[in-house]
Amino acid sequence: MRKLKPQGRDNSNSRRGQQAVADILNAARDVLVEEGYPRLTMRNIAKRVGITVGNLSYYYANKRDLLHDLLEAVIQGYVEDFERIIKDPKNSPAERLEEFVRFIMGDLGTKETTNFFPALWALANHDEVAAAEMSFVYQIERDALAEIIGSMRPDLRKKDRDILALFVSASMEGHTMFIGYGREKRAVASEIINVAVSSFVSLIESIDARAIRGLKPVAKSARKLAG
Amino acid sequence: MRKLKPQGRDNSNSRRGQQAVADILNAARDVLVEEGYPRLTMRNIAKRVGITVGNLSYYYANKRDLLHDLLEAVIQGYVEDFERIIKDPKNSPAERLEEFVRFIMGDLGTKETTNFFPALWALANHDEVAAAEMSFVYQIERDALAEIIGSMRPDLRKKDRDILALFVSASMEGHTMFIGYGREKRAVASEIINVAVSSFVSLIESIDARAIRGLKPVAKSARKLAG
Amino acid sequence: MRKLKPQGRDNSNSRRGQQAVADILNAARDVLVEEGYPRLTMRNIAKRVGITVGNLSYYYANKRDLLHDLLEAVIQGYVEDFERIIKDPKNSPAERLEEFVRFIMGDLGTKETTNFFPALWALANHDEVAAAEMSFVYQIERDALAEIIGSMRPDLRKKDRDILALFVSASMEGHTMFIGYGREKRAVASEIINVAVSSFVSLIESIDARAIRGLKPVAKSARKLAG
Amino acid sequence: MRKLKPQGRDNSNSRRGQQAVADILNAARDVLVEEGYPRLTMRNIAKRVGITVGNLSYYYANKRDLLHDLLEAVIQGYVEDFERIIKDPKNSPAERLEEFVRFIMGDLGTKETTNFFPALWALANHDEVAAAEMSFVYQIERDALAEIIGSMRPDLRKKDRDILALFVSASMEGHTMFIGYGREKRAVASEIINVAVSSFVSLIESIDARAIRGLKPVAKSARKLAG
DNA sequence: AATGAATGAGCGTTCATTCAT
DNA sequence: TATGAATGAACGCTCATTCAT
Repeated sequence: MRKLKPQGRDNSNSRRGQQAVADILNAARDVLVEEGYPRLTMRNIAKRVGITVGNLSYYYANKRDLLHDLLEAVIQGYVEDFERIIKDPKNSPAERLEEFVRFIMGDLGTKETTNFFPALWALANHDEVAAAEMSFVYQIERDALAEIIGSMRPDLRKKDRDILALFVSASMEGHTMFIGYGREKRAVASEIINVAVSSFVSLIESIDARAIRGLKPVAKSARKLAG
Repeated sequence: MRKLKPQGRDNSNSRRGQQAVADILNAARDVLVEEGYPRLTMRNIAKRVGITVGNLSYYYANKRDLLHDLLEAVIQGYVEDFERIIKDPKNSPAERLEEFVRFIMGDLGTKETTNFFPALWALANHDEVAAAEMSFVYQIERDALAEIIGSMRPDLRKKDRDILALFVSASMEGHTMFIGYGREKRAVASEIINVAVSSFVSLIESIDARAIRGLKPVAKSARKLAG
Repeated sequence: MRKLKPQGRDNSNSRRGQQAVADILNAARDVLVEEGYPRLTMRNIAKRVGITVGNLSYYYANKRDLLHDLLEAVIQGYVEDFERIIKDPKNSPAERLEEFVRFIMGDLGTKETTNFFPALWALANHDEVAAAEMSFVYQIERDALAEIIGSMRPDLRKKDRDILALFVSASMEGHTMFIGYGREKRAVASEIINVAVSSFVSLIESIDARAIRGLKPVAKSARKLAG
Repeated sequence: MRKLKPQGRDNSNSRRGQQAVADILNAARDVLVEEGYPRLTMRNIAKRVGITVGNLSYYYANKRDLLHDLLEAVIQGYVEDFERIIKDPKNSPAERLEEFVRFIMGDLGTKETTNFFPALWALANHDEVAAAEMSFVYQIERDALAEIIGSMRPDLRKKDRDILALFVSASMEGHTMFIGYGREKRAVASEIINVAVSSFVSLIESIDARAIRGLKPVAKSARKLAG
């Protein structure tokens, strides 16, 4: 996970204030990552920054705003990563897909990412601010994937490319809690990523658009072949 | 998501006690699902059951134990589902894989599953009880998958089958927060599940064991084929 | 000021709870009377009762409700006083008026009344609950006065009787902060009450209905008479 | 209510400082009038002036001093009004009394007066500064009234004139919360003021000094007359 | 004169937990 | 079994005040 880039609030003009806001968001992220959302309290954040609650609420008058800026800052970091990868010229679209998958699934092994995203998902289920931020970052991720997929399969319709992007994105994210930092299957992360790359590249290269709409039974035909 | 089957604790001898514990766990699950973990308070649970906090603490002296039983009960429901599917005789292994995938990814569209599992993942990051329960249920899921994979690809080593099972399992779970109940991409759940079935069946049927270990570059060879 | 008669809430069934609520309201009234509204905090009330804040909010989940019950209980005491006086058979209506005035203006010398009502008036300007309670108690007071006035002056229309009742009531209340408990002019309270009785009785007995509507200039005619 | 005339403090030498203090006191009065004393915070005042809390505390190092100046400034406005009315030459003393009553009870219908004075009365019960200011303004009011009463009734002793002045003053003030700005009985303010003028003029003109000392029973004689 | 920053206390409220009945 | 009552800590937030710049 990357450094936070706070958007600022009104304190943006003062150097001390900017630094304080950055410190607060960093501390908040650390609390969220290390102790979990239920412990993300104003007091815990203030303690980690080394200021008083009173002073914390000078910068953030309420927790809602702080959470909003925290999620925004964290997510902005990923968005910038995606943009960099997309702009990176690569020989083949498949290579770009591979790099993208390796980047996402590699990053998911960092402590911050491993802990941040499940918290975001849970939060998004009951918090509109979190839901909006989550929606935003994954839309960017899918846009990047859809662009790569489009260059690999110009024959596919936009809607199909979007579905494939969604499938690849969601599948990658699902590995967070298994091969993430300190997680049970962290040891096989490398193999899992290999499988992922292989599976996704193969899927994109060879899927028949009819299969997306369920017009091309897979398992049953496989049965016949096997029989 | 299925009815909860509380394991009981010491109240297992009394019929009334069993019912009360079941009511409590159902209420607790509802609170968790509908309001989120931070709102899963003893008071909220008691209110939903229609008893007092004092009486709730007769059944559960502390929140830890209640949470433990709640997770256990919810998870036991899934374990029973997996067992039923595995025992179900099917013509082909691929069909069984398809059914398994369709079951998991279909269930993930229910309100309870959509909300319960992200909460469990987030919780597991900072709570050992949750981590243990999560570990347990996914081990069962992977065991089921590994068994099916083994019947599809007897040539693969156990370790490779386990990795493939992990990949399929994690990939499926990752769709919870995207095509789950009320989620942004719920509308394309059907297409996504088609893609998943197609992708997983194809992956299992055709993956080369060397690819798992990274000995068979995918994207680069793909480039050559494409070129 | 009289003993508080709390209406109860849900705790009305339990003897301990009833006593606790009564203790709370008494303590709250004492805080309001002795320290003023800005110091009427949950902590101050709890301290005076000898319980913890946590326990206080077991009886009153929020301050709003507590304030409502406090005002209601205090005001109910006065309402009962008014009713008793009205029912009290007296030889002449004028005697009843005198008794009423002496009761109100006598009570206004008690510490509780002297401090409670200005607080209520100030509160009513920005708090709807207080405004409603204030409106209620003075309506009762005016009803009592209007009834007496009606028996003294059956020739007056209801609207005129109501206006006279309002004038007498408001005039009496205005003395609270001057001849009330410990106030600057407390020493002449007795003389002031004599003047009040004399003035009100004389007013009711001799006012011309036209004067109420401004059709009978007072000062100017007085000038002529004086001239 | 009239414009505030701040007495200055040490900032009196600087024109900008004078203006700033005036702005602060005006803002403070507005907060007190519109939001009530509990909301009369340094922050609210500063916000209304458009300065920071830090700067506010340059002009007023503590809230006590600010409150003192606020009350003083507001009250000085009334004192000047009283003086103007007294100096105003009128044909008859009764006319002067009528004008005084109409002025006071007319002013009491302005938003500022309606809200300011109940706040002052409540405050005076627990704040010596407020008590002193309140004492001061009403002494002026009573002095004015006593002077008029003296010219109407040269036969009365000073003590009796003072008591009558107190009665008239207190009675008038008592109408604030009933016929004041936006209050329940505002609609009959005009009739109430007519009654007040009629009642006060009649009282002053005809009261027997013995009645003040309770030597001339009013209601009982009335009974006889009625009987 | 004016700001931004900071403190420490206190606010109303909620929490898990305990316990006598 | 079940309730009502109670605690003490923590929650998000606001407050008057201080102070370096």
